[in-house]
Amino acid sequence: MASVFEIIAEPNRRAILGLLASSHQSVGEIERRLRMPQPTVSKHLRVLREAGFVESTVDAQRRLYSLRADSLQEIDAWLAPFRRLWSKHLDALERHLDLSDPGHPGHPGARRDPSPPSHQPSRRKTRRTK
Amino acid sequence: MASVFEIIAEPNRRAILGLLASSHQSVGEIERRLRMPQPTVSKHLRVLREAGFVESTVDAQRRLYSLRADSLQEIDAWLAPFRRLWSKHLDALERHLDLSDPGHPGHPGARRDPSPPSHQPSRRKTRRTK
DNA sequence: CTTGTTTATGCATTGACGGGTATATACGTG
DNA sequence: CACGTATATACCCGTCAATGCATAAACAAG
Repeated sequence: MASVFEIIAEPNRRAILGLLASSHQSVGEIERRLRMPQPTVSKHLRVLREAGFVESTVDAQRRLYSLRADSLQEIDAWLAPFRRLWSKHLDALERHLDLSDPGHPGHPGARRDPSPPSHQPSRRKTRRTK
Repeated sequence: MASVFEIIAEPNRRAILGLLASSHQSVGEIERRLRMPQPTVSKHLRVLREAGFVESTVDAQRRLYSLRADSLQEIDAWLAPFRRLWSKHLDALERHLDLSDPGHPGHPGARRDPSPPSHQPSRRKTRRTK
């Protein structure tokens, strides 16, 4: 289980990560919420832990698992070269939206998936001083 | 081969995507550049094509493969909820860089080796359960 | 110490994926 | 038509990861 990408290829693991994104949880909580057998949860948590995605703190018999902040940055970094491929598409789309929709969403046509234009996280120095 | 994440879990496929990120290539080009046997290339291209990552145009016997712009947005979208987890780390880092490097409009290289301060969780020993 | 709870681990099984080899298909050229 | 090139596909096989089941290990409480 080498690469970061193989780790997140597993749907259950992504579910666990998504759950831990909001708040740290115990194994039993994850087991209940995701409706998966406990050994499965523990095994996936082991993979995630050894890959550095999560860390656990001990609370009596419980283990509280929490997300490690920097774990997914590698994927984000790998994605970077490809961003400019769709950025111009998005720019055009956003420009279009800005022009034709000054008040409220609700566009006729032109929707495909529920992925709203998720901006880069507030990127200071957006694009100036080239 | 269902999910987007399983597609990019394969190193060879990521290599092909990386190659196509710069410019579209024929199968033979990919074969030569990545030093992998031709059936392997074709099979991976098939997976990528059926998943919507690449598209091919016919040029005589050649097939020119090119990257589809929107294919990787799903990953980017999935990554979004986790960004705020490391964004504050990055903010601190960038603030530090801004202080230590004044007068330069753009950071050269930006981040390359992300070793943010390890967040040591407080060893709290909660009991009082049940 | 015994019991109940919570989590981890050690099996065996299964199924999917990637690699390799050979071959088929399509196209251009002589 | 025959031939070489370029790409796709079919088949077999080894490997590895995910699952289910059973059980161990750690801990609290009575």
